[in-house]
Amino acid sequence: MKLATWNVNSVRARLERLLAWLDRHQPDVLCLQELKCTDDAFPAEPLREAGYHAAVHGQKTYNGVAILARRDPADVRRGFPGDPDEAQARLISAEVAGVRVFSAYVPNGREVGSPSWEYKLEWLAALRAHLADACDANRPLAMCGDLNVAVDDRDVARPDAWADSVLCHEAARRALAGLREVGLIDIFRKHHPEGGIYSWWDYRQLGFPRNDGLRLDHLYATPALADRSTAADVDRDERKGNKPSDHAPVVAVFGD
DNA sequence: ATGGTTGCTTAGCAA
Repeated sequence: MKLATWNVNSVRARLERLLAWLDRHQPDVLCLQELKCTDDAFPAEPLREAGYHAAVHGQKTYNGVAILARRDPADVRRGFPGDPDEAQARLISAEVAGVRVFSAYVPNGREVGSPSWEYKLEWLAALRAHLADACDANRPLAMCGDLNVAVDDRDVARPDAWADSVLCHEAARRALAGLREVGLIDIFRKHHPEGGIYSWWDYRQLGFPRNDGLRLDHLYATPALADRSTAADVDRDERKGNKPSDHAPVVAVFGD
């Protein structure tokens, strides 16, 4: 099974790139974030023609998450019990290929100390509580998405420059660690303990040409599923060229 | 350098 996650930063603005990427990489499951559109405006038909079913939790202008899959996603759930603000579409989950797959878009937090920052920490704590209930040792689960936190300094090109940011602050890292503490494994880290590989580069600072990036997009899995992973990589090439998202896709492969 | 770019929506917000 090939499982991927990608913050596309508007699914409509990225549709041609998305279709081309699916054609090249043929994932079994792709978690999307920042759709920036309602369910009605989601381009389900061209994706269906490309061979993918979609479970969508959309929102006008902001946020929005989806799961694309070769087989029709079953038991789709939008939001989660304990979600601090139901109006923000930041989490969807579905049963696909025998795995309970989550696509998550963690709040950015804007600025440390701001209301958005408090909301980010609150949202991560609520997600942790939900996953503590949802994680079952006997059932494979994958938590994928733009988690908007770099796990540690291996995941940051310039750790000093980002140290006090909402993406690296100790409180955010502790909150993200909470997701692993319920029993989830960082699949990418398993295959790249050395670090130095990123999934997001700021548009504003023109970070990509300097590879001034952070690893913010993650694939977490329950231990038995994690044991089956054979590779994980960032498709850095997708960040190149005309009109890229500011995030690159992250892909993991699992054996039987 | 409180800069810079992008997308949605239409001047301002979020990232």
